Formats: sequence, structure tokens, C-alpha cells
Amino acid sequence: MSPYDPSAFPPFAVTVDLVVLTVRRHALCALAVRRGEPPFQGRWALPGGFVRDEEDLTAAAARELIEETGLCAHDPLAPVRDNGAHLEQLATYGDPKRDPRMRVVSVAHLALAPDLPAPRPGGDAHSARWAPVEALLKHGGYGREDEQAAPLAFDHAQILADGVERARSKIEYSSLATAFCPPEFTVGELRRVYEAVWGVALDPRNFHRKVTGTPGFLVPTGGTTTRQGGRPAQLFRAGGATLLNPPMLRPEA
Amino acid sequence: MSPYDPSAFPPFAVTVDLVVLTVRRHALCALAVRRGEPPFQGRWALPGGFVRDEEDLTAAAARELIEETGLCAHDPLAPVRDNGAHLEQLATYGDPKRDPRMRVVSVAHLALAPDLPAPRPGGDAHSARWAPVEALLKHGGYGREDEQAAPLAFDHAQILADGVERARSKIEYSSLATAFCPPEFTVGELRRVYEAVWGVALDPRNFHRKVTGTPGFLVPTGGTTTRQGGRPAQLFRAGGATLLNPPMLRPEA
DNA sequence: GTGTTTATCGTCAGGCAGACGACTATGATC
DNA sequence: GATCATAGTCGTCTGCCTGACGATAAACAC
Repeated sequence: MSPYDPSAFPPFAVTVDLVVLTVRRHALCALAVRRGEPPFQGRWALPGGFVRDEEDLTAAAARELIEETGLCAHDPLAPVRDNGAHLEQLATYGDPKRDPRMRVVSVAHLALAPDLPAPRPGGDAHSARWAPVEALLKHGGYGREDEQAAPLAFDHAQILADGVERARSKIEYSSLATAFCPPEFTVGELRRVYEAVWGVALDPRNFHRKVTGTPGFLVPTGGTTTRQGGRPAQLFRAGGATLLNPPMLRPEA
Repeated sequence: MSPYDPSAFPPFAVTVDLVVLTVRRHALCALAVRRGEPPFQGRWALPGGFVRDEEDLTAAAARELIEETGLCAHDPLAPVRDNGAHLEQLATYGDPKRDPRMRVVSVAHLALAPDLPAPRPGGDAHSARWAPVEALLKHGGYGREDEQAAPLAFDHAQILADGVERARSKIEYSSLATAFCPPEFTVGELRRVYEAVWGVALDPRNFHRKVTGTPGFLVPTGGTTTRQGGRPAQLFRAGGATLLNPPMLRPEA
């Protein structure tokens, strides 16, 4: 076989699919769109679309993110935390049978966003919504029995599971959990992010000691807020540190 | 734009590239092949090739691995450690300009192998060899000045750097370092793997305590060996544990 | 035997995490 | 305005793990 013969290659379609995660009402939620066309018409799926000619993979993912949510992708190298989302490549899925129509290789991306008021069904999807990841993984996002309970389209359940696992493990050793928070947030709000993503309860006192004691993780802004009720809490911004050493330990049980 | 119109998609070529790592003579080495055709003719590159029709991405990577090294890919789920290599997906590289001829998306894979006697230049490459990763990253693998010192072809230097970083971080919290070892090995041999991959010196006594004290990491076979000289050392096989908790800490300096 | 090499066991101090007590500052309720 | 509920913040104590390092054991070379 010729190693790199550009004139004789099997043609593939390349798409990007997005696992967009946020924390809403103490639950880890993902963005799902309802498919308006076959295959899997009417089923829920991850947002995504074709990579365009002359378009980088990350650019395609950022474009889809804007189209679906209005969120700007947050450049990981940018020093200032705007209102954008964290975006990174997740993995690539290329089973020959994953799309019944043709050979499609999908480069999945993971996006982490602060809580958004409402999903903006922009672009092509008939509708879009946030749904708890457990519900999406178990029966396509429906909790009530009277609605159809079909699994996600294509191999999107696998992609979503991989994205959730990536997020769960990555907030252990990085400051990525702040991507779920608004630009200014309290220690308690950050703790609730960890609790929602991991699905556990954390000791508020030990958590406070840990995050405030890790250099570069949190920067106090000077302000306080009582939006969570109770005693006013200090407001923080995400510090420059991206890697937490030693890491935040996830309880085993 | 139509979200999933299979008849109107820009065609891509999809390839797999391999970062094959091993430890030779106390150094982390990667497999490099010399390109026999333009572009980048005569330059060193990572092994790889087109994904075939009806071929899964992992299958394509495993096929390339066999063609280039004779190594069988080690199924991560297989309980018994044969002489195969660990193989996992690394990342996907799709810059529109990464191949000057056409749009090529490459799904890079990372393979970890025990020390092999000699690279087997099979398949298409004019020649193949192991080279220390530092040399490959700095000047394409040549240490002497009188030979050409061109960087790796395409974006392979970036891919190699990402693969090395993945390996360096992953042996921290997983038992993956045993993939660099033969089926039976000593604690000292495993320690030399860590030292080569990380480029540091580790305390033999603390290392011994750590690896033998982590349940499921190492299983004694009962035999001993003196192949490293000195006092006979116990032989171990890799245990069933894949995740190390608490992790093996990489020295910071 | 003596020296060298490698493996293995022990000891000790410092750091960090989990468990939990105590106190503080707000809003809600009566 | 007193009381309560809520949430935040500071401390203490204990156990585990790690890093530094001493000491011993078992092979080989000469």
C-alpha cells in the first residue's frame, strides 16, 4: 500500500460534536438538541455539525458552541476570564457503523459553561434544552414515563459519558471547576459545583481550607455577597493557577 | 446550513499517526520512520497511514503498529498481559494547513511498549529507528551535527510532545508504567522506567515501599532474578489495578 | 576476603486530609 | 427586637502518606 497517496484515499465526513456541561439547580446538566431529520428523527442528541473546508477543528467546535448557546469559547491562554466557556477536545469517534448513512468521523469536544438562563435554540435544532446527565444517559433525558424514553442518537450516550468522566476527573487536579462559575463567585458556590459534578457532599470547612490555601487558585476581589443567604461571603475570581498540586481529592465512597 | 446533509459534506482524508514509546538504555525513546516521498521527503516522521474504508480508528492504529513494529496491540480489557503494547487514542489534529497537499485529519494514538531488540522496518518506510524523544523534539532525532537536523515532518513534533506529556502524567495515577516492562519484572526495573520517563532520580527505598504497598499494583510471581546484578530481586507481574490511589508523585524540581 | 552493586527493611519528621467543634453575620419569622 | 435558620470562616486533633536517610542482605568481581 502506498503510504501517503493523496489521490487515492477513502473519503470521510468529519464532524464535531459538543458535550456542553453546566451546573443547574445542584445538578450536572448537558445540552441536548432534538433531531429534526432522520436518522434518529425526534430523538435527542448532542449538538454538532460538519467541519467546514479550511476550518480548524477547534474553530468548528467554537462555531457550533456559539450557534447553539451563544457562548463564546474561552481561549485557554487568555488571561482574563470573560463570560465565555472552557472548550477542549475530548476524543474522536470513528466506528464505521456509527452513522447509518455514511462514514462519519466525529471529533467530540467538551465545553464547560456557567449556568445560563435558558438554552437558545439557535441554528438548526428544532429545540434544545438542558437535562441532567444521569437522565440523558439512562433514557435520553426524559424523566416522566409518558414521554418517549429513547436513548440518545448515534453513539452520543458514549460521548456524553466520556465527557462527564473527563470533567469529573479534571476538576480534581485543575482549577477547571471555576469554568462552571460566573466571573465572581464564593467559596460555597464553587463547592456546590464540585458537589454537583461529583454527586457527593463535601465538608464546607475542609473545602474552604483547601481552596483558599492553594496558591493561585482563588483571588479575592474584595467584595462580598449574600445571594446564597446566610452570612455574607467573600467574592473571588479564578486565579492564574491551572493545575492544583496537591489535587482536590474526590471522596471514594 | 443543513445540519446533517450526507450528500453535501466536504471530503476529508483521515489518517492515524502513532507515538510509540519505549525505554531503551535509561532513556525514553520514540519510533520514527524516514519519509520516502514528498512532502518532507527524507525527513523523520511518526509512523502512520490512512484509515481504510470500514475500519475502526483503533483497528487502524493497531494495524499500523503491527506493520511498523510487529507489536500486537494489547487490549486494555484483556486480563492477561501478553507481549503486546498498550494502545490508546491520544488526540486529533486537523489544522487545514497541516498537510500541504490536501485536507488531512489525523487521529493520533499513543502506544507504550517494552524494550524491543530492534525496530523492524516493515511496510513502507525506508527506514525506522528508535530515538530519544528529546533529540526527536529538538532536531528530528539527530545528535551529530554532520547529519541533517531538520524537525519532524508535518506537525509530528507537536503530536510527539503531546504523547510524551500524556505518558508522563498517566504513569502518575495509573499502572501504565508496567506497559514498558516485560511480563515479569523487578521493582528496580519498574523504577528505572519511571526515572527514564520523568527524567528524574527516585529514591529506591521509598519507591519500593510505595509500589509494593499499593494493593493490586504488583503481584509477586515467586521467582527472583539477578539480571540487573547485585542481590537477587523478586519478580512481579502487573496486578489488576489500573488506577493508583493515592498516585505516584512526580518530584517537582 | 574485600569491595561493589542492588535489593529490602526500618525510623523519623513534616504535611495534608478527614472529622468535627466553635463562632460569626446575615435574613426570616414571630 | 428576640429567636431561628442559614451559610461562612477559623481552629483543633488524629491518622496517613511522603521524603530523607540509616542499616542490613545477598549476589558477583577480583
